[in-house]
Amino acid sequence: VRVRVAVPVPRLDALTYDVPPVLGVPALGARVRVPLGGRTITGVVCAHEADNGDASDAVVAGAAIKAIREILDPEPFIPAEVMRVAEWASTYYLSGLGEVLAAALPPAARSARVDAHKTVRLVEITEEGRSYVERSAERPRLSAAQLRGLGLLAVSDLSVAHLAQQGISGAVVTRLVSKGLASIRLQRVERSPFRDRVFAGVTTSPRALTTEQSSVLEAMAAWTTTPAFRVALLHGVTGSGKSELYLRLADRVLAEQRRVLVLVPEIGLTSAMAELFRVAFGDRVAVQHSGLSAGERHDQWHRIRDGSVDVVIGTRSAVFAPLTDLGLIVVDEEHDASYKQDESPRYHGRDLAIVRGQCAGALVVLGSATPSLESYRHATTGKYALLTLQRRVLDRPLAQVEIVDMRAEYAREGPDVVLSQALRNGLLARVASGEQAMVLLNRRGLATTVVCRQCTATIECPRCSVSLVVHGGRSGRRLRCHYCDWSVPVPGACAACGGVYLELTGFGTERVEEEIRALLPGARVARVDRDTVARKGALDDRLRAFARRELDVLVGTQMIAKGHDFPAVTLVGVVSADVGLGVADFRAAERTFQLLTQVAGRAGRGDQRGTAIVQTLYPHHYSIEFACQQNYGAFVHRELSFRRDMGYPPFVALVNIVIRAKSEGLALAHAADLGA
DNA sequence: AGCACGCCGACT
DNA sequence: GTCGGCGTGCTC
Repeated sequence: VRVRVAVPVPRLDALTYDVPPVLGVPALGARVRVPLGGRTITGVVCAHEADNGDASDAVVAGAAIKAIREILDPEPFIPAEVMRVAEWASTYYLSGLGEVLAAALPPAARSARVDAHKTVRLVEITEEGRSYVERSAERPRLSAAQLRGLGLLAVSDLSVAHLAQQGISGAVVTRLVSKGLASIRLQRVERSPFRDRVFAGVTTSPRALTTEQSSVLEAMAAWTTTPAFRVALLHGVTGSGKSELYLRLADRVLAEQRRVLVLVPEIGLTSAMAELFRVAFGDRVAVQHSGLSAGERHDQWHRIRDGSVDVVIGTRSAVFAPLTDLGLIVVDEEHDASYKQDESPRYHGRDLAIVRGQCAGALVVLGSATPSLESYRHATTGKYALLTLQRRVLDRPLAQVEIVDMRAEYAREGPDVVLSQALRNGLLARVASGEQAMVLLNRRGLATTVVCRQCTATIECPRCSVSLVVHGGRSGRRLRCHYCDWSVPVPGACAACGGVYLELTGFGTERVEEEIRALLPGARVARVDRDTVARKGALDDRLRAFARRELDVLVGTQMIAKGHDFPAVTLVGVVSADVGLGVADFRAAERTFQLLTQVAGRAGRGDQRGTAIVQTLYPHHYSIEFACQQNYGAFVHRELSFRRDMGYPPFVALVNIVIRAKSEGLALAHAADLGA
């Protein structure tokens, strides 16, 4: 038998291997150990090849076909459905199948064989073999060892290892198999205990659904009663209770004996979502994301695969979770850019969720307060169903939003002002009355650039050609590249002209934190950005402390904008709403709109109405204006016409081609070749 | 990605 | 005269 094996090697297609009969036939989706070059690696069987000579010769030109060393799984390790999704991703995103599978598998499963379950090769006698034993006249063609082996097998099935102990070598077994007298079956040593599928129901519902929620729930539930593929875009304003709907819908799906997959954009959001589902469904909920240790992930994977899990919650890689009988896939915050993996395999979690839903015949629910233009367009052209939640739970009002024109602020207070008068007053008032505030600035550091006053040169990263950002720190101020993380102490003089007057311009979160501490002495202020939460768990610690009201003001980048409900927050300040509008990306306006809508939604989730103060240099930019009005419809209308005029998605598909080479000239040459 | 083969500097 | 630098290229 010959099989095609996907190996975790970039740019390598599936390879062809022989399977020695003594190993049995590996299932599609089973992991196998195969020789490659000088080493032995773990691959996944992705196809069986017909054994008739001509067909297979075409596949392997020249190379000698080697044999599989070992079969690690008696049954498919990767379910057939996941294999199909991986194959689709491999074709669509132009990466090797093995590479996609490597990204899909729990880390422990791809490196060595740190596997909880061991396999035995069980040899059993075939009917033909039994007739040989019974009708002794036809025996002469077998050797003494073969006869003895067949005799043993006639009594009971035996493992290859056991036969070896009895003096029947692997070679003898191979002969028996090739003569059709015996066959080999793979069996897991530790049988998973029989588990009947008890599907727990949602426990006491905390609050009745609104009529709007109910009708949306019933519409979606109707699509899950029979297995059928469908995509629904759930557009619900912030605070409209989307999570509650996911939960109830999941309950319906589980009642139909089908399973549920929930994707969230970031690791930090899995625990909150998982908690919600655990309360309802207990330990039949598993999480999958790259933040788990290899062991945890491995265990969860096996729990999912053997059917003891009904709900999986995780980040984009969880789209490959080995669930069977999927009835529902939820993609929460479907617009979020974190769903796109920006290293190979460059897949989009949301798009693969749809492919998976198609393979599984499941309902795919894309949820967002600010749907991506791609999804929205599909919903309005009828490709997806569109469901809308316009009202917030308990009819809580949306935050009152105040736009501060920073040009006027600079004119009045000078060019160094970071916090506008309105924001300063707001912060003072909240802290005085014991309420909480969040301040967002999507830029890290103390100052964004260093400029020489004498020659106006700026200091750039020697490798990346981007401005270095000033950061504070115990050992003094340093310049750091936000691209490659390279850093140097702030120099005393300009490298270009020797001038000693170096000016720090622009500001980031560190500076905002300083300003707030100065404004509110005695207030408990914490900063959350990539610099302060580098340590594992630091983000969670801070968010938790803030939720417990052990902090008054939280300053941070967009990390603080996502997820998490802080009912005591009544003020959200956005320091430079236009950061991000300046970047050369056709999605810049969309991203700005999404971020602002999201932060405005953070204010006033409790009983008190919230206020958002948005500082900007472009108070009339449509993404800022419409976000402040929480007017998604108007934004989309405007943005779609821009996209149409410019020939951008969702009206066209774009492919980003990156050419990398040792030298600029070489890269240019390659680019020219490609263009021709 | 590994790992080998392969052609030019600092050591016994 | 060898050990070893990592530059190119292949892996069923």
